[in-house]
Amino acid sequence: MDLEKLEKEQIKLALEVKIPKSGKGFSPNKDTLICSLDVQYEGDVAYVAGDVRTYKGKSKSVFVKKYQATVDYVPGFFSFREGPILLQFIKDLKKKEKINPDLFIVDGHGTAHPRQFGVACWLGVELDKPVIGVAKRPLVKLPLKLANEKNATFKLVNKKEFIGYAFRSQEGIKPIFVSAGNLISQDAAIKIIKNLSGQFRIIKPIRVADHNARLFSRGEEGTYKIIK
DNA sequence: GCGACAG
DNA sequence: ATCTTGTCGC
Repeated sequence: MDLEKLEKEQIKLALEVKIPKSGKGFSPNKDTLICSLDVQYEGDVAYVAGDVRTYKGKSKSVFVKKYQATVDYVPGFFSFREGPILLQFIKDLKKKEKINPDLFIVDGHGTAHPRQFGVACWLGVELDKPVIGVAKRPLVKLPLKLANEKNATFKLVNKKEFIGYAFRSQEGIKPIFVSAGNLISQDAAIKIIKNLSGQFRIIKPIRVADHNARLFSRGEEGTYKIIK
């Protein structure tokens, strides 16, 4: 694929991203249905898992399905590889399982991206729904003044733009990077991730999705349900 | 030119 | 993401 062409496409799509100001836009309630997604790869075979639960925590089970990736991974252009796979999974979840989540959480960045267009933005534009990106490493390197204590946050600002938060979910543990993808404010996004944060560095729903995608890819038993 | 680079 | 042994902690 031609990177210059992809970059133009990315910049064009980025114009469709809507990040509301603090206090505006999507706000969850206890019954908000959240789908948290993760993918394991075996070469270009993608094993997707989606953890579906309410904001309050009531689990609606974990769904999995296998797809074929058609685009290579290039840093900064991850959305073109994983985005279409996640989109297809979400369409299958709706069509075959009659599940239509209100909010999505993906493994990767939203606006905390050099052109403010991470995979959470791509998916958010395609779905026209709220999406949050949670990444384990920064893509835009910024000076980080983050307290060592649990629940410490630090605003990520790049070229005067507020692009997300670094968040330490456990004392003395490396932070995770939280950024809005679409139709949700940075503050609502970090608040939701804080509330979903449990005993580990990675929030529970993403951890559960990761675990089940791994089990599914290895053909091992799990609590997942395979979408036909 | 060289290294760095979400998953 | 993936390639990989032993080892530490719950």
